[in-house]
Amino acid sequence: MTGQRGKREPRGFTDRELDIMSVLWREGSGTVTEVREALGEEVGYTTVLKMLQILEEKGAVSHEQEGRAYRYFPLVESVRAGGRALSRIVNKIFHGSAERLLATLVEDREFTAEEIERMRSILDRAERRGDEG
Amino acid sequence: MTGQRGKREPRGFTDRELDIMSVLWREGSGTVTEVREALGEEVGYTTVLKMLQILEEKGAVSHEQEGRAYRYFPLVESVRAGGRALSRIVNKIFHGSAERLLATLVEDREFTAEEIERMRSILDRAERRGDEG
DNA sequence: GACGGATTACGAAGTTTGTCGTTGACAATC
DNA sequence: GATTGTCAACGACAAACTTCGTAATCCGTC
Repeated sequence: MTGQRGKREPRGFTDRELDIMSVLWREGSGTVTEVREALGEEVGYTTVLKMLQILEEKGAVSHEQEGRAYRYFPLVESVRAGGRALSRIVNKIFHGSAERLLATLVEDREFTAEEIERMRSILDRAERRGDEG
Repeated sequence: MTGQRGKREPRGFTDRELDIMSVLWREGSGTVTEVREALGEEVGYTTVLKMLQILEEKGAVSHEQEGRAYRYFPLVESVRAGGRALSRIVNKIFHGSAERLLATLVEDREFTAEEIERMRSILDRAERRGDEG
């Protein structure tokens, strides 16, 4: 028995995959050419196409014919992908502590007073939700 | 010219690598056997060893002799790895909005009042820091 | 000193990612 | 209708990840 690691759990997106998903989430959809342009044309056309085909195999996107080209749509919602990625980070890096994650998040960034206020509101909502539930 | 993708940017840890780094961060250090036990012995001894050797090649861990075995230490700090992973997620998934990340984070989780309070304190500190700096 | 257990070293192999060239299809244009 | 341009399909291929077998080494014990 050599070297087969069997079917792996569906994983998060790799860097390049995430580049492409990011475009589709932001724009809502995209043809190969559109996605490629959004990436600054730093990768070849066939590379983008291939990645989209791989993502389609994995069930992350689908496509429709549009004229002669395909238009690709994200099937996985960004929020769900984000939630999974965050879970992974909380568990593996911050030992399950969302507080520590938040501390690291705000450490590296500057926020306006308004942003901080909105983030407080998010915590307020979470608190009320906890009271009721 | 076929198929060379050149040197890629140093990336975050893959899943299995992260499993192993997670153990080292939590425990502070570990021998191959210790890491393997911490992972529930679901992977072979030589697999864990190999991953540690790869991580050492990448500069993520180092080792010291301890009796007949090697003891591995993390060189990359968890907070720094976490910061990089969070940046990636904020930019690629939440379109640069830390607020949306926070919203998703608290959406999926239950928090005690104390946890929420401590998270507010983290925001307070960030706010004061912004006032001064 | 031979044996057994633990450990590292070496390297093979399967899979996925990421890169792209080439080909073939098809449409618009000349 | 030949040329040109756009596009998907196919396949090649290097690099990385992940798995682990096997060999070599070392240390204690009998």
